[in-house]
Amino acid sequence: MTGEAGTDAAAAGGRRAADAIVERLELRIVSGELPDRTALPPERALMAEFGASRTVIREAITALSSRGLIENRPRYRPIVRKPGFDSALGALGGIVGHLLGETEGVKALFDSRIFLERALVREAAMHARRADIQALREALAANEAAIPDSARFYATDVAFHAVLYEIPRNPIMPAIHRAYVAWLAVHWHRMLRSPERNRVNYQSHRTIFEAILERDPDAAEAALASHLNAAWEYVRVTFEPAVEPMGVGQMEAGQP
Amino acid sequence: MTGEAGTDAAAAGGRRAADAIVERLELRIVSGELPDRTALPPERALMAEFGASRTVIREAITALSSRGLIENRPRYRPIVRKPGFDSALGALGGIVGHLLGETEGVKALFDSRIFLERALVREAAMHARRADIQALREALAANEAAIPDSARFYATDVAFHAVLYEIPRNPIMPAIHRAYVAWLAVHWHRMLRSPERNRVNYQSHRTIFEAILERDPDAAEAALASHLNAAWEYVRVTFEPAVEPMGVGQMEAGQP
DNA sequence: GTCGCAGTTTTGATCGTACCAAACTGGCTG
DNA sequence: CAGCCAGTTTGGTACGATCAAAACTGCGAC
Repeated sequence: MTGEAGTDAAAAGGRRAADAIVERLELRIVSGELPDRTALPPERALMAEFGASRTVIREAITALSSRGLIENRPRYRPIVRKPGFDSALGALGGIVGHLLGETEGVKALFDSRIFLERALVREAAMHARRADIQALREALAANEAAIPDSARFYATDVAFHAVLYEIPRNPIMPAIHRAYVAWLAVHWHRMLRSPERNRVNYQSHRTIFEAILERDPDAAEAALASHLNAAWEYVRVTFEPAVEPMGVGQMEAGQP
Repeated sequence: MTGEAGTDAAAAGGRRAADAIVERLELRIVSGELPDRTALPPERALMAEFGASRTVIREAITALSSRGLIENRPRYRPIVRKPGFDSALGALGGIVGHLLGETEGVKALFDSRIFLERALVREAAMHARRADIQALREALAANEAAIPDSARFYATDVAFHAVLYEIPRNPIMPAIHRAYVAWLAVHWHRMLRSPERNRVNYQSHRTIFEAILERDPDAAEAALASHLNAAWEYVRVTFEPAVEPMGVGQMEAGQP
């Protein structure tokens, strides 16, 4: 069993003993033999069951853990967790995190978000249902009410954008949104914020909403692009430690 | 996001000894002390260096590996690999793979691709440069030439779509495409293929290309949606083991 | 009966050692 | 210099032991 195509992320070239264990445990989990939320058998039991040493069992468990199939808190029994898109994208965020601090990967990531949301508002303008419109309206109202309170504004800002991700009725979209938000949340405390900036952002949201109401995809897309491109300026500074944007005063980028 | 947004794949609650090693090695890698492409020190050396047992060192190494920071082929020294969006999305694919076989996560994933590519062709129709158009033209020609050879057709099909992902000039986009392709590649051997089907797909590509040429985003988007929605029918069957689509004969979904 | 607490058992985390096989190294030979 | 071979390095796996925290048990108090 030397030459094999590893299923692992970092394309492995061979097959270790643990891989077989991983595979068998995988099967048990997806087959429902090990239901979600239940604890894995003790390591020593697995060891007897698979006829492998604990070394291998542990390796298999950590592998499963890193693949998101089990949750492995330090001193507790591993918990079976069927992965959703959330956990998958969460792992992605963890990895992407490394290439953020250095390259312009940050910009690329933010641009990808702009690109996606442009498509989302276009979709919304064309296919939003009554319930979606209502949800947007409510999110917008909450957003307006929260202008004086930057923390609450941030939350309602996130919520407003979240509605956009709900509209395609694809569970991946909200998961992507949560991944973006989780990423930005790390840097939020470094972003400048102020009621004035909140008001600007609220107005942007309002413009987007109205374009959606009027079923005007182009206007919606343009408004969103403008909104997020402006937000980028406030995100960028959090990644450029040396730069002190003196002219900006104390403002905020509430750009979820 | 119910209670907590764990940064890790499987939100850890505590801290094991290996975590510290992981962190320190991470630092060495991102700081450039361990340059890209170089091999990690031997396990025994790390063991002495960090004052930990090999068990812990190995656990740290597998953790790094699963996070994409090092490449860990079975009997070789681990290689430092600063992660790109490729490795990140590759890991994502590994995790997502689990929720494919069972739920309609497959459909959701494919739909997300349609959604993204719709935006991509729209972008192409609006902002493609001369070089992009030329690349599309060449990819299309190669695609046409490969119609009789299904394997080669598949490759050129992938290449054609790849050009679309290049146009936004965002490194994330091609990475996403490669992730999609890697995912579909697993099931390609089960897809029905035939020169007739190839011809149909080629015609779809041609229609998309012409719409881009004419700078008609709506037409391009519509053509692409039609193309991929049709392709979905051929992808779907590979996920429904019991169904034997008798009427379809031997055809192929070359839907990269 | 239920609740709380101390003692016991289970079990994950870590360590050390050992052995094997594959990869690597360096020198020897033609 | 190419190619082969033995020695060394190094990763993969195994076994056993120890420790501390979690889980469990049983007893007594209210």
